[in-house]
Amino acid sequence: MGNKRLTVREIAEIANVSIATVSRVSRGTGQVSPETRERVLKVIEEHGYRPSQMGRALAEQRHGSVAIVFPGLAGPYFSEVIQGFEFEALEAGASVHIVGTHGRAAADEDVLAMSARVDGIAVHGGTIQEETLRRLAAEVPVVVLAGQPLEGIPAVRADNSRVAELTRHLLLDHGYRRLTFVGNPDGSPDVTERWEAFKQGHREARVPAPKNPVRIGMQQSDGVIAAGELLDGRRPPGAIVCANDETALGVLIGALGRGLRVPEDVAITGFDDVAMSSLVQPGLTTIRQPIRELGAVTARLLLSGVGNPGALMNTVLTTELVLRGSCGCR
Amino acid sequence: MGNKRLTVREIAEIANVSIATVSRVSRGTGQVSPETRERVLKVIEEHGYRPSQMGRALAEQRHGSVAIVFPGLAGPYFSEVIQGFEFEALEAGASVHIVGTHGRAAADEDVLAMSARVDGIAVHGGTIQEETLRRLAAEVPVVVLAGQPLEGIPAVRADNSRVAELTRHLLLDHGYRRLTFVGNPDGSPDVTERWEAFKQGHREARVPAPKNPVRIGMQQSDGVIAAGELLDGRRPPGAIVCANDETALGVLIGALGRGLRVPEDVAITGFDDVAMSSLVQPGLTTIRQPIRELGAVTARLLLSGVGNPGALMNTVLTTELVLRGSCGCR
DNA sequence: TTGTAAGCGTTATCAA
DNA sequence: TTGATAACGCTTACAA
Repeated sequence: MGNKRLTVREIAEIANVSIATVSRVSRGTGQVSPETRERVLKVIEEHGYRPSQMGRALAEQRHGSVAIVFPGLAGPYFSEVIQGFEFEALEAGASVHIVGTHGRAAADEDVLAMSARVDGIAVHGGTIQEETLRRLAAEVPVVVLAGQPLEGIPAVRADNSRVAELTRHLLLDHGYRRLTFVGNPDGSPDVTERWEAFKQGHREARVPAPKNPVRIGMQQSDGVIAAGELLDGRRPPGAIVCANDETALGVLIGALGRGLRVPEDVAITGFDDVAMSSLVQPGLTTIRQPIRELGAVTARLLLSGVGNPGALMNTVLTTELVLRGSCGCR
Repeated sequence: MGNKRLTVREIAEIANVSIATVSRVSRGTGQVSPETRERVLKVIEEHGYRPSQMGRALAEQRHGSVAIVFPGLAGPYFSEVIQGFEFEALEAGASVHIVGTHGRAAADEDVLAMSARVDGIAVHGGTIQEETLRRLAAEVPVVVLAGQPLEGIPAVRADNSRVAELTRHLLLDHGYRRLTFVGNPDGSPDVTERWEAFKQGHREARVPAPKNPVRIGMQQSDGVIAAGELLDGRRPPGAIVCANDETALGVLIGALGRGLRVPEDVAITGFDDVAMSSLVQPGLTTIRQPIRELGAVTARLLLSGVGNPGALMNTVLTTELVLRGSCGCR
């Protein structure tokens, strides 16, 4: 392994041409006579020559790779965002660095350091501080994913306000009282907006909203734990509005595990519409956002040049209310 | 954004020293007088100078990054492997490329192309063909993660044979008959070994093993679907041994959703011991493998030089049977 | 202790 | 159509 790689110069020597010609042939640019091209191509083939990425990067002044930064990587949401992002990036010939900060103390530093190795960075909302984001944007093109645009930094996100519609549905169509919101508004812009929309929905329905959300993480296991706190108490809520499907599924599992009936004993809703949500019994009522598309649009924006005049600054993808059994429908 | 970056030469000029001195100061090598260091450091600080990764890579002849290749990224298993891997890599100053092949047709090509941009690649079992793996190893150091070592390519994996112990536990301690294995042995080396161990356990217990496994994917949603096929039939199995916790949790959710009791109506076991497994009702009996450690060990091996004499070729991490309620214990 | 200069492997501009 | 040759930004002998 690691057989010393051949360089342009060596290939040139073997093929009896100049390095310029080798370069032209290998990248298919410029004019080369058919015979020469043939000869060089053969040598390239025979020796399995691949131009060095390092040399190329330096000459072209571009890394040929982009990064996407997340708070964590667990769960189907992130996986799908990445799929959309990765697909577009590879399409454009750029490789992808994925960074999960996982609450690391040096996260902001790490992301800043990453700016020296890529042509652009997509940052998921709720991962690094605003100040860091600003400094980052001074170094490389940046796009915010699932967050607010900020001083020349464009954002791509989903329409979280639809949670208001969901909330009205629970309050008015089903007549539930005592709704609880599960999720940490300080954790990410998405959750902030969903919590706001939850309160907005209450206002529109003229029902007083709860003062505080139940602050937990975004994973299934967090939902299970929350279910314990919410459902073992004396006055469980009529409906639980979760910040995402993962936690909603956790709450659902917790509820079923306690022998409770959903939605008779408690209604549960989520956000995302991941695969599991249509498979569980009862099906999870949720808000569908185009997760893959979110990643894809972000990648395209990042790769098409962020500073461009006329570039989109605030792309909001539409969402859709999906009614299933867990809210009481059907 | 994208303010033209300063180069060593410019910093050198401003600080009134040579580029060599700037380099020495910025990387902290060689001898520099305190005053000079001070002065240069100040200029570096003031102008926010960061050495170009491209220039550095070319000069040092190393990319300063490694890659890890997975079939997919969904689920807590991958997330934790990555955390272990990423932590070690960052510790060593290398950034991490994560590649999810997601069943892409061009996956093998993509991985091969990646070899031009990194100093080493860790490949999870079941992602690319053996032939591709061999060609890859001819280009860069390679470590197989959760798979068999192959002609000079070292592997890091967990002891899957413990599934035999679990199987005996179900057959002999609990007296279940008609066990079913859920998972696709052709999908990954891990599952191959677990399926083999499942049959081995039957042999040791002198109970005939089922001829075929129920071939499904490794995600929770796959488990839910499998639950439908398995539990709606006329003769549901006494116990379902799943290839991993995710599918086991899916089966469990499917069973509970059908109003079945676990383990009374059907026992369920998994593999991994992810967070959810200890939280569900009943707790999931499973085999714990040190997932994070798996990623960390792989990274260390990759970064410490794979071809070295005396390098470990086959690291097998121990696993542990964890008995909870879903098998009938307690 | 500091500086000069030779790479590192490409791409791309001119000439020929 | 080809070939010299100058960048690209850094590290690192070797000299001073």
